[in-house]
Amino acid sequence: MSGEKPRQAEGAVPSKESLRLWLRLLKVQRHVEADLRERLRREFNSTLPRFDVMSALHRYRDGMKMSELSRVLMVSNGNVTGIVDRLAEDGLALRVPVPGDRRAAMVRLTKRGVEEFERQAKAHEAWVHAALGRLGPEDSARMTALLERALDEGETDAT
Amino acid sequence: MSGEKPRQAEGAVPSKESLRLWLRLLKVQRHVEADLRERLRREFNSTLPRFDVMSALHRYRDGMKMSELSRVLMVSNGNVTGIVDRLAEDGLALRVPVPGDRRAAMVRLTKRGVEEFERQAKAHEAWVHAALGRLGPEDSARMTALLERALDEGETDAT
DNA sequence: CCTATATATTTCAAGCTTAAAATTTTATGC
DNA sequence: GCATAAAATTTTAAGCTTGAAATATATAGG
Repeated sequence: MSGEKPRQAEGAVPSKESLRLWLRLLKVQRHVEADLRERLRREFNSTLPRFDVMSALHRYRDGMKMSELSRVLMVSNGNVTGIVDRLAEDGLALRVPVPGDRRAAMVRLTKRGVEEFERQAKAHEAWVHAALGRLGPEDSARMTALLERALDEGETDAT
Repeated sequence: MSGEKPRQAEGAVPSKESLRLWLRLLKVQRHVEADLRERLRREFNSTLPRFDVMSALHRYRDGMKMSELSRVLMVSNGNVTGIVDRLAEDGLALRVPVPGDRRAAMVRLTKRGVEEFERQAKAHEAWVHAALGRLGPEDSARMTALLERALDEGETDAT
């Protein structure tokens, strides 16, 4: 089992350091997310999940399959179904049949969806900056880099 | 140094830098959280919200009022009600009447709750370290510090 | 007292989220 | 061709989450 090895400095158990990091990360994330959620609700009568879906659809302008949407957003399949349903009800998104595969459907933003998203995205960017901007560009870039390093893990992506 | 003013380098709009940071932060957070959620479910047949509540109750061993729990965890009042209900059903938590105020109730972990939480917390810490440990202690501490700086904002806390 | 206001909590309706099961369609092996 | 597996999506049941309304109790002001 244990033996000699990298005997850790007293009081500085590595996993404790990771735990501290995780708790801080979570706190900042919740803080910012709560702020964004409330503003999105009050100013656009919308929600974060809706914004996320619209954001993905705006990036992939030609449309995405439900499964792609699910993968990109890291949420379950069934979840996406409901959100897209509601966006479609509101005339912001649209399901387009895929020729040659009657199982799948391409989801796209409608014209109104694009316009509405761009309006929201502009505000969203400002809100995020208001929430995190105090870090300054250097520290922000530094932290972004650290976060990317933290993520290089199960990244067996082949693109 | 640079030449004139803080005139931003072309293509480097400050709010874009904040946005990049936010998106990376969110990605890491979701990654780790998805991992923790699944393990908690598979190994302890529990959930993250339950773990969070138990964690708070473990820290404040004498019990907390529902409203305190809600504030500490940054979730809504009504939310806490349901989670504590289920913990109570499972014999892990307990509502104790507050003498002198019949509106309020102290929530506490039961003996079983304490034991169960400590078992889970041990695993949880290891999981977090597995997810974030690749950063190493220095970078972890660096990032924790940056996160704390990002949070010093509406912090008018007086402790 | 008694009314008004504040506090602590729960209830409610709507939406989000997941994992698992069910459905429908496509691809593959024989 | 036909059974069987794989893939895309939806449905389902349970739990999480919120903001707002409802309850119940406590605290003041008059």
